[in-house]
Formats: sequence, C-alpha cells, structure tokens
Amino acid sequence: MAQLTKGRKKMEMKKISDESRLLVSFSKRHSGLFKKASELCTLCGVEMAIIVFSPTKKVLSFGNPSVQTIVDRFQKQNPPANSTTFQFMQHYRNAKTKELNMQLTNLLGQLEAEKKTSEKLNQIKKARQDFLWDAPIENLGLQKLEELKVSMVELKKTSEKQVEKLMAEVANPTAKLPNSGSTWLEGVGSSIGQKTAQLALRQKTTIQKSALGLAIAIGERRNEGSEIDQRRWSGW
Amino acid sequence: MAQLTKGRKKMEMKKISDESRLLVSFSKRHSGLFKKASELCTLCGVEMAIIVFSPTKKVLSFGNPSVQTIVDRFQKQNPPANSTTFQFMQHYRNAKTKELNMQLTNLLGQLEAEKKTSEKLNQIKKARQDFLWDAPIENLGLQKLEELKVSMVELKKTSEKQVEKLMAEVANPTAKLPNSGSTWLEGVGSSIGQKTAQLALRQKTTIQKSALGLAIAIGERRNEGSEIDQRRWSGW
DNA sequence: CAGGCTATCATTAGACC
DNA sequence: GGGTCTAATGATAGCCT
Repeated sequence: MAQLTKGRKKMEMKKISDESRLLVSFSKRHSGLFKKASELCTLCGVEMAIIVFSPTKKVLSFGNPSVQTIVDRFQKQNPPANSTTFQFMQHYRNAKTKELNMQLTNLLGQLEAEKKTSEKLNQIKKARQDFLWDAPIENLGLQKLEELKVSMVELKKTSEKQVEKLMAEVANPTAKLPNSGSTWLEGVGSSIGQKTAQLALRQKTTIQKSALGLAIAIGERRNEGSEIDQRRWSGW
Repeated sequence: MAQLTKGRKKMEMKKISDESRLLVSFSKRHSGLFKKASELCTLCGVEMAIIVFSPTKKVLSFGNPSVQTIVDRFQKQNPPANSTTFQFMQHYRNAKTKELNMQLTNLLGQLEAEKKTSEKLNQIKKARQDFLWDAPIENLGLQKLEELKVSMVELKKTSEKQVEKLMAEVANPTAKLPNSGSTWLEGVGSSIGQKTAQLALRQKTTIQKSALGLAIAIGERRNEGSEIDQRRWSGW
C-alpha cells in the first residue's frame, strides 16, 4: 500500500523561507547539534561550550563543564585586573556553577535512566505477554532501581546540605561574597539547555543513552581538569 | 564476496580508551559538529558560537558572525548579579531546592514501595519457578513502576520549568538589575585577536558553497594557535 | 593528522497529532 | 512547543594511503 509519509528530502543549503518549517527545523537541529556536542565531550573527554541565539531570540547554550567556565578560559588571554576580592568571587562562582551543574546533570541523568528502564520493562511486558517472566531482565531492572535509589538518597543529602549552606549565605551574604556578582545561575541556566536537549531524545524502539553520557563526561573530566585549572589561575 | 571494509560500528558512549582512535574520532566529529553548526546558521539564520578545547589542548572555535560577538551578547544576557539580585536568586533557588527535595522524598517513598513489591514478586517467582507467571501480580508491579515513571517525568518537567523561569528572570531583569553595565569582562574582550573567514567546507557529492556563505569561523590566535585549523577554515 | 572508501548507524524533513 | 512514524539523506568507524 502507499506510504503515509514521503520521508526525508534533500534541502537546499539556504535560509528556510517558510517561518513555520524554519522553527521546526531549528528545534530539531538544535537538539541534534547539542547531542553531537555532548557525544563529543563524552567520547573524547573534551570541554566545550555552545551558545545559540534562536530564531525567537532565546539564548540556548551547552557547556561542559559550564559555559562560563569555557568562556572564561577562552578569554583567559586577557586576565581581568587584579583584585583579591574579584579573584575570590570568580573562583567562588565557578565552584558553585560546577557543583550545581553536576547535581542537575546527575538528577536528570538518573531520571532519564529510570525512564528508560521503565520503558524497557514495559516493552518486555508487551512482548512476552503470555510467557514466563524472564528472570535476568527482571533482576536487571531491579538492580537499576536500587542504584537509582542510592543515588537519589545521596542527592537528597547533598540537596539538604546545599539548602543549609544557602540559608547561611542568605543570612550573611557579604561574608563570602563582598561584591556579590554571583553568576552561578547563569551556568545552571545555560547548561540546563544541554540537558533538556538530551532528555528530549526519543527512546521508543531505539534506546539512546546520551543523557547518561553527559553525566559520564562531566564525571570523567578529571584527567585534564586539574592541569587546565592550574593554567587558568596561574596568571592571576 | 567478503567486503574490504567492515563499515561503521556502534560505539559505547564512553570516553574512547585508545588515544589514537580518540584523536581520529575527535577530528572527524569536530568537523562534523562545525559543519552542523554552519548548516544551522544558514538554514535558520541564527547566530551562534562554539568553543572547543581539543584533546591536545588547542582551541577550536566557530562563530557567526564571530565568537566574540556571541560571547559578548551572552554575557550581556547573563549579567553578573548585584547584591540585591543575588539575594533574590538565593531565595529563589532555595525554594526550588526545597521543592525538589520534597518531590525527591516522595519518589523515594515510591521506590521503597516498588522495591518491596519487586521483592515479593521475586519470592513468588522462585516459589513457582516452573509455572506460568501470574498475570495480576505482575501487572501490579509494572503498574507501580509506571506510576514511578510518571512521577519522575513530572519531576523532570517541573525542574525544567523552574530553570526556565529562572532563566527568564535573568534574561529580563525587570528593574531588578540596576547596574548591569560593568561586568568583569570589561577590557577583556577587545584585546582578543580574531579573524573571520568564510568556511570552505567540503561536501562529498555536492558542493554547497552558497550555503556556507554566512558561516564564519573564528580561530584563536594565541600562543599555541592551531595553524592547521586556521588553514582548514580558510584564509583569515 | 587529512583524504578516500564502504557498510552501517544516526539524523531528520515532511506529515500528522 | 513536543511526540510519532517513514524513508531518505547525512555522518562516521574502521581501514588504507
């Protein structure tokens, strides 16, 4: 019978005229680009950032470990004027950003993982409707669930600590940040784009794991991180 | 007859262990990423920048119309907060953290329930090793798993919304960001040397020069500047 | 490292919800 | 905006030069 969809078509490499199609295309390609970026980070252990101004003027960004970190390093050629306070502020902000990023990444990654596990189980359920339960697969699901639980407990503890910390800071802000200027939120806001982009990936028949890849990427960033950081602060 | 090449293979989304393969993969994927970026720019007429620190610590970048332009605009969109905003953010995030914490607690409870259910199922299963799985019981477990999944998806969405909200706040400092003029970036960006050029990307079957017209590559010209890359992305 | 090859795998345009 | 599906185009891993 005739096909319902015509499938992909080659397109001219020029600006899409139809605004509607342009937006859809941007959305898809933006996701694809960020996914490719995260894959590059994971596979090759590199650090990078992407900043995009969407057709709707929104700022979308990707950063490993964070856009700010990368941008800062990119600008490192011209170290800011020396000021003890300023330096401390920068350092503080970067630390905050990294920490928050990691937490967010972990949380989202875990959610994604669980989502996949659930879906797998669902598929299996449908597939075997009338057969015996497959022991190994069931145990696998259980194990993942266990891991997830442990992770979440951990995250919960961390969150609680964070709250305490924050409350202390709010109560006495100038103690740690004499000049305010905390932009850790930028980092979080920026990098959330990358995570949501990854989470937007489909999973039905083809199960991807890019979301987890990101977590791995950030987690494995150690190898060259220290050296880079040293280089980074050495000039200050 | 036997093929000469085995063709592409699926890869684990983990850091490539073999240094040699990693480098090759990085090279190819870096090109692919930049190409995707330039396509996104031309097809959707957006402006964006990419900064990558290669495995060999070289700086590779792409920017339309220029990395600096994009970075500057990005910094403007995400201005360092003043003390007032800082506290506001703290408060906001504090609330967010608490909310996440609450949801996390709920999830943990559900996980616990699911764990028990699973254990029961496991026991039952062992007890009746050779019989058909009892559908009702199985469905009960799966149903709970489904509920869990839904909850997590919900949490994910909530998180995303929260972040979006925060980003909106930052992006539109409605009278809450009095002095966003001077950022730490002052006097930094101007001295970074960079040149622009039209991309000379190759295309396997079709050469699409017109499409690349808008894309512009930016390269760092610092000490260890990447000469090869400069050549690659055409004359400055 | 950059190019060329080829078999595969991955992305996505178009249409519909 | 977000998802789904299909078919076609696009990207690339592994091997060589």
